[in-house]
Amino acid sequence: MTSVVPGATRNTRQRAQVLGLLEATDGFRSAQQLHASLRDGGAQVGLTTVYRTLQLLADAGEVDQMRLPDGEQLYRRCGGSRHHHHLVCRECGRAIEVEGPAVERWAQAQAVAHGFVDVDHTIEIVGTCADCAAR
Amino acid sequence: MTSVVPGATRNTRQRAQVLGLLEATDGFRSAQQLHASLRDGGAQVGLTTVYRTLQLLADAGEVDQMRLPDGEQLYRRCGGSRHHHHLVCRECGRAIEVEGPAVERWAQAQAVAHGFVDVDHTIEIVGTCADCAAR
DNA sequence: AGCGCTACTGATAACGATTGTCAACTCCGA
DNA sequence: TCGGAGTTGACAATCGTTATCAGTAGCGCT
Repeated sequence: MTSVVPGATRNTRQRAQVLGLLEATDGFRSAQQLHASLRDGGAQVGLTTVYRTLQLLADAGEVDQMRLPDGEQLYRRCGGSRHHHHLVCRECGRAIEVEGPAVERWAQAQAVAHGFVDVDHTIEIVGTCADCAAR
Repeated sequence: MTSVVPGATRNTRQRAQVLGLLEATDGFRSAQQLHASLRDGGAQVGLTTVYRTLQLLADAGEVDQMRLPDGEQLYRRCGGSRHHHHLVCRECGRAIEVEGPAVERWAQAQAVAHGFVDVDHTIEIVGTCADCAAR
């Protein structure tokens, strides 16, 4: 599997460009933002393709997803495959990966204590980063 | 302020019915589900009003909100005003309120350590409850 | 290099949840 | 009881996302 996008069988210019932009971006971005950036950068990629590629990448675990309070979906390329959560700036989308083994255990323990199975959790810390706060 | 819905100046039948249904419901429900339940129960309430009332209640902190992975917004009446999170069944919406002071501190500490201010967090534990798993 | 299969692309339409509009209605104080 | 201002609700509009489907282009094969 030497494909740019795991799960895909072909490597296309469009997929390489979407992934390339994600690699060059430090922060969560929406599909629409990514599409606009690609267009501004001269790349010829359809919005539909951006959505599809992001979905593929998300399914493959290559990008992390989160939702803004208004429901918009955001994506970000995350290096390691280790389980982690994010500290995200609500202004600029900048994200810092954080780990909290104790928190994971707490969540799991709570679920088990109430008889829940097939447990998952959503943990996100949002705030305003130092740069945006200073502005 | 003896209004049924804090923030409102008048008490209407519709608002009382929406709040009444929430009181009688143990679990997160979408606006559309609540609207359908009201209609099924014979209550004459418009969908727009359900949305507006839920928004009012949410702003007043009278109901908690959460989002499904598909982006749909869910609401639930929560008794105490203490800060808490939820253990939610992905099948039936049943929710159990959980508290984790240590987790709160961890989230806050992570944010402060990276210079973030005006910090908030989202913590939800989702799984399948014993009843739904047995079914 | 050329061929052909089929995965992929992208303009457009469709979709579903939510919000805006605005005339009609009704709660509530005077 | 009266009147006006907060509310209501059918409908239209919005917005992010997904489905369609004819055309395009990777890539294995010869």
